[in-house]
Amino acid sequence: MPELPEVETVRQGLADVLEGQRLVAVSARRPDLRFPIPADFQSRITGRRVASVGRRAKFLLIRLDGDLVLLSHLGMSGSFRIFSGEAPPLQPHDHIELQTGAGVTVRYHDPRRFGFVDLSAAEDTSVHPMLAKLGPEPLEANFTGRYLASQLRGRATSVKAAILDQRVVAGMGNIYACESLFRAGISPRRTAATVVGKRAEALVSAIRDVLAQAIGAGGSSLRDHRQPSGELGYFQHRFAVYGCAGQPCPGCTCDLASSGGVRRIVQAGRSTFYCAKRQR
DNA sequence: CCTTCTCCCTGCAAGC
DNA sequence: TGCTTGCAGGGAGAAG
Repeated sequence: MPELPEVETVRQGLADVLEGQRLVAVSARRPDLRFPIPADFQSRITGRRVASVGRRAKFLLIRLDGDLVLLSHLGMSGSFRIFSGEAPPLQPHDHIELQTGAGVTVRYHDPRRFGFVDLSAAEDTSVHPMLAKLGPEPLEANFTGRYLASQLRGRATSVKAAILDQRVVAGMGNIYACESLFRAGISPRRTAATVVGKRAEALVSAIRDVLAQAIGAGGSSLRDHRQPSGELGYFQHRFAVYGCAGQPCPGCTCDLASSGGVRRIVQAGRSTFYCAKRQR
């Protein structure tokens, strides 16, 4: 499910119901997700008040009173749902449940269990092993064309693989990497080191634009992903290339036969979608 | 260091 | 219908 826009949507939904509230009941219904759930998870967070719900890359950071941060990553199939009042029966793969003093239930659901939770002391969160090497947030001011070009310099891999590297830019995933490259008119197969100057500026702009627009649309709902409220995101209807193999490229005015349409290739084991005519 | 490959896990769709 | 196969939004760790 989740790339940066989806995680940001989840963050907003959780912030609405958790911030300022005390966690009056906590349960972990199995001992592990991708990694073991900390043994003292329940006892350490029960009774604490949520100060804020933040995000770094694709990680949620639920800051609790008393110098403690609950870190959460949704992996491929993780989702949070919020229920006010009486919650419906637990479903398979509902792994973690939080209840607030205001009677709200928050459930973490994750069929594939590639997600995880961890606890971190607040002053150590930025050096947590999962967060320490992350690159800049793509929507913040320090993510610039000059910075991106400096990171891609000397790299022989494809630009698409490079922007999926969380050390280069934090929070990019497969969908928005494809969509960003399409918008920038850059082939995903292009050698990373050749993305310099105006090309790098164009790519940074495209990344910022597509992520901001996706957040504005409530993220993308593929498969069963929803916002925590249960509402669907709708940015998936605006994909230009992702999942559109064989369809006409929305940027080409010529017919399908002469443009070739949207192609699917595999790079570093992940599907890439692009238009070979419009992206160079 | 850089890059690619494999694996973790379940569910779904497509193909036979 | 039922089985097999491939694929899926992520990322760690090993291997080259």
